[in-house]
Order: sequence, then structure tokens, then C-alpha cells
Amino acid sequence: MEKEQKTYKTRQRSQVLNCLIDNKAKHLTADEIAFILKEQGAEVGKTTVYRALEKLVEDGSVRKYLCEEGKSACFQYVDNSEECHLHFHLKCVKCGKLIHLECDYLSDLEKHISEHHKFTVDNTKTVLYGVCEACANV
Amino acid sequence: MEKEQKTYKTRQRSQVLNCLIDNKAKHLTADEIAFILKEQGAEVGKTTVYRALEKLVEDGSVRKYLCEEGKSACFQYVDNSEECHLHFHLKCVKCGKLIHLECDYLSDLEKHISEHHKFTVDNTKTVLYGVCEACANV
DNA sequence: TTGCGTGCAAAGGTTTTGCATGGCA
DNA sequence: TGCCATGCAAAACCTTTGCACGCAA
Repeated sequence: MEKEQKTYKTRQRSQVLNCLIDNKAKHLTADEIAFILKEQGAEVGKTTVYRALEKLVEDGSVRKYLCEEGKSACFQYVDNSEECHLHFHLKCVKCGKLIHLECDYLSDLEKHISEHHKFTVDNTKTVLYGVCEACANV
Repeated sequence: MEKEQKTYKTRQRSQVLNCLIDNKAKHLTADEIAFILKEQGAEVGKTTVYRALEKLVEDGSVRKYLCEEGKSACFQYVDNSEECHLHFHLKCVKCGKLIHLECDYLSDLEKHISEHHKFTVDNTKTVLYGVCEACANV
């Protein structure tokens, strides 16, 4: 039994969500969100950022990623109007650049692994490592 | 170029590696490794465990994984004597099982990413996270 | 008015760093 | 002997918790 807890709409929560929507192309750490909001003159305590993110992840509008490098979690807004869009990450091991890859081919990949290998890939946790174009040409 | 640093062979390093080999079916945190070694009467300082793991990951005999909880990193020995560089690894985030996946489809994936996204995937460093069949049925 | 939300300070847990000492080669 | 390795203590980080006060409904 869920104990549906009431949720108030507050300035801080809206701002955390808006920040993620504004940056939906990237993923942000809790710290970065706090920093961005501060820059915009809309300071929100870090504790509150964490608690707001917790709620947002719970209700599915935001995804939590575990990024390998830092020990900090990253968050990204998920537009659920688009259908379950796959989003893999490529990370260059040379320069550290993170590439956000949205590509239909990758949905096929997920389907293939699911059907042929009985394994459900979780792309929120998966990062493909390699070398980006710029670094390959060095 | 690289400044090849000499590496000494020490009791502690051997024991950390052996511990991982003994448990190659599982993944272990730095803390668990320290604990196991202590139980075996071969105490190794936690700092040293971390530093040994760092080296082992660097030279590719051990892989660093992110675990479900996300708090601490997990490590697992990878047997490179087999041609592991030819295939991808799937890791179940529930049970920790490591699956070696050999499949032509995945070479295509590599080709696709290389051609369409100008990125060379290094599958010795890449792990696809997800849930295996057994765990999905729980 | 009720009770969730906020944010400071402090706690908790993991990993890294400084430094003097130890040990491989 | 020259350096790297070790391990204690402490620092550095990220995240969570306790608590008094603020604020949405």
C-alpha cells in the first residue's frame, strides 16, 4: 500500500524542474543544478535540490544516471511525450567528452539483446567507452 | 610519451588480485576485498586496496563497475586470456553476473557508431548494464 | 491551521591525499 | 641504494538526516 503523500508546489521545486528542462540535452549533477540556479539568482539549498530530485525521479519525470567518472549521480529530464527514446552515452577516454547519442539504431540494439540474449539493457546505467573523432586524429 | 612507471610485486598486490580471481564470479567492493583478506589473516590496509585496484584497472586485468546502490564501486576480475576484446560484456545489476556476449550484431553496432557517429568504441572498457533473464523473472 | 517544505549544520559513507616508514629490485 | 609501496590519520566529496522555522493549501 502506497501512502500517497501530499506534494506542495513550491518555488524551489519548480525551479529545479525548470533547470532540468532547460538543459534537457545534458545531464546535470545535483551540485550543478544548485550552481546554475544560484547564477540565475534563484538560490536553492543543496539539501532541497536533492530532495526535489528524489521526488522527480520517483514520479518518473527525471532520470538518475550513474556516471562512471565522478562519484556523483547525474540527472536528466525525460520527455515522456516522445516515446521511450533511447539515449546512450558515449564517453571519450582521451578527452573525457561525453556524447549523448540519440539514434534509432540503438533501440534496435536493445531489442536485439532482449530477444536474442534475454537481457534487458538499462541505458541509464550504460556508457560506451571509446575514442572520439577529434582524439582519433591526434 | 607515457612515463612507464615501475611496478613492484608485493604481498598486498598479489593478495588483492588473488582475492578477485578467487571470486571471479562475483563483483566485490574495495571494502569487501579488505574484509575477505582480513578474514584470511592477510590484512591489507584499505588505502592499499584502493591503490592496488587502481593499478589493476589500469592494466586491464580488473574492471570497475557501478553497482545498483551506486554508493560504492565494484571490481571484478576479467580473464583476458580468452579473446575478450572481440566481444561485449553484459553485467546484471541485480545478481552481478557477467555475461560474455559474442554476436555479429554487436560488431555491426560498432561499425554503425564508427561510421555514423565518428566514434570508435573500445569494448574492453565498455560494459552494458541491465538485468539478466533469471533476475527479470523474480 | 495542518503538515509538508526548506535550509543550516552535522552526520555518514566512500575514496583520496599527506607523510613517515617499509620493502622490492 | 633508489624508488615505489604501505598504512595511518586526515582531508575531500557526495549524500542524507535532525531540527527549527517557513509556507502552501
